[in-house]
Amino acid sequence: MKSLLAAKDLRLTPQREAIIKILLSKRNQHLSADDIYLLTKEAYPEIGIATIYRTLELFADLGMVNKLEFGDGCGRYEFNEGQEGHSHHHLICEKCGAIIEFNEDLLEDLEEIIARESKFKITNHCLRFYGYCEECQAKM
Amino acid sequence: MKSLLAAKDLRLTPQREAIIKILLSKRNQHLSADDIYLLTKEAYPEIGIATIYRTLELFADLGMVNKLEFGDGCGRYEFNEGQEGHSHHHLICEKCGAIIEFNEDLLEDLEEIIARESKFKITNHCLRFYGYCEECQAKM
DNA sequence: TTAGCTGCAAATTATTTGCATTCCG
DNA sequence: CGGAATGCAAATAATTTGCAGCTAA
Repeated sequence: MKSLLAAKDLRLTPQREAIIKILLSKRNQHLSADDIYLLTKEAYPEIGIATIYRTLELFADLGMVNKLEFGDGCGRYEFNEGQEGHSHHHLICEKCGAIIEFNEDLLEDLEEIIARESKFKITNHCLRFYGYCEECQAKM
Repeated sequence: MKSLLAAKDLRLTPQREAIIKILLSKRNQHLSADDIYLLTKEAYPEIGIATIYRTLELFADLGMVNKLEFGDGCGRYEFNEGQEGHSHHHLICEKCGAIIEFNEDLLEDLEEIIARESKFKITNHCLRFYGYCEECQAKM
């Protein structure tokens, strides 16, 4: 990732490193900017929230990070695994808010059909299922 | 929809009617709360933005309206067509921001697999493809 | 009549921006 | 050294809330 930055005359500052570490240590989670701010503060107390936002935007542009929105009023970020790796997908419980990931990638065919019909050049997709998780079903 | 409201002791006020009309007249668009506010104001100038938000949330709870987020910093709303009607999906151009709908519903099988494996009770889903529309491809 | 609604203004929350200062390469 | 990057505080923007007055059923 250092090379990703260097390629555009960007710098690897301690703040950026700290943020990367947090993101790496919380893989498979969906952190809000504020979550990341608080966590990063532990290792680097002087950091400001603006730096968090600026850094996350930068990382997202570089493809190192994915920004997600689950409709809870704030953006959520995660480290972007596998470069080309088609994004994993999410199961969201509408009762307790649990977010579970899964990795089936059965969308290729559908993607091809859509691309052909719409003449879109598709670069990515986002698939989510909403419903009730096992536990919440039990409680109902 | 009057009955939907009545069933919960809710009222069909002129404000709510005005908002429904706007939503109906702008099917297949994805209006922000502010868009809806400005449009509704034309027919009902005294309306306040808070009423717009409260009404949209209510309608979404009742299933009359879908709230969407496209990552542009604000929620977007659309009239919910076909009750059971599995939501249509979106193609989003990352260059010009165009949002195109399509209605293939080839997700049933996938949904079933996911439901079985995860023990989730799936009630809805959201599928989006990101990429470049025909026009933007031409310009590149 | 009376609970549900409304408009307004003030309060929140998430995110962005301006700027003087600091620091990586 | 010089442009990038940072922290801070102030500015935006979207959405929510409190409340006193209004109104649909």
